[in-house]
Amino acid sequence: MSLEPSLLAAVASARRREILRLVWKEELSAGAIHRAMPDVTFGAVSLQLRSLSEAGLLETRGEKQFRFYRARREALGPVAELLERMWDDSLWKLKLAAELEEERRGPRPQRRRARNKTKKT
Amino acid sequence: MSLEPSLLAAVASARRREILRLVWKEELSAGAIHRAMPDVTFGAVSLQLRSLSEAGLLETRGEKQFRFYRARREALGPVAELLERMWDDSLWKLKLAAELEEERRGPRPQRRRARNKTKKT
DNA sequence: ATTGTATTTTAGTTTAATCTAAAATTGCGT
DNA sequence: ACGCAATTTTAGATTAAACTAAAATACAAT
Repeated sequence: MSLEPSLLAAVASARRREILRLVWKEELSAGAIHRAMPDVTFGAVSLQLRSLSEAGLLETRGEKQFRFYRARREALGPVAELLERMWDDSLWKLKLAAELEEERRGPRPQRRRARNKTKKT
Repeated sequence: MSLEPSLLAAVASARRREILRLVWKEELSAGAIHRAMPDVTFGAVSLQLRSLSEAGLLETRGEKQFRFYRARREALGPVAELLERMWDDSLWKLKLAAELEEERRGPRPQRRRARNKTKKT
């Protein structure tokens, strides 16, 4: 089908843009990406990684039990330059921070638990 | 040129892109826009017109009892070219299609295995 | 085979977006 | 003033997106 809408949808999300920024110039493991976004669970990050991958915006490399992700800048076409401009613009950083804060506004207090600990009996 | 997240959000919606395309080169009244989108109500169109206006992407002119809208292409910055390419340039689609095809040669996602245990009653 | 770690996926919940239908507004003409 | 046409707005319903917690999977080492 058509790729363009999925591309714009992928980039319209602040969370996905943050992931793209993290893996823009270096590959990172899923765990490392999650460690940089401590306000969401590992599962949520993994779902966004899947969205981005299905939009063709990430390349993946598996090594040992890790999976490394990196942005496919060429797949973003002119949007790549747009994102770089957004990230370089300091005014933009402020607005993005405000937007993320806004997105965090509604959800319940973040009781961040140790993730996915298998329960010992 | 300030590129705000709201701009990307505005453009991520197929419905709003449709409106933008309608008023890209000529101004149209709200009613005329709605007539070109018979699958939604007038109210829904009006709400999207407001979203686009609040994102700074439309200019408005009132004449008689009509309100005419036109895209503010300069407010879209590089996104304007992106949209024009999406609408007009078949090369854009071909290029992205080629990239999709190339990606098919990479590691394919593994087939999901049905592993839900059947629930006994 | 079992354990341990990293990651993905599922199922259900919550949040935000978008729609419809109807009421309210605005402006024009009589 | 009144009625009419165009448009906006409100309130509620529906839909889609994003999140959480837990379970499932994958892979390496033992």
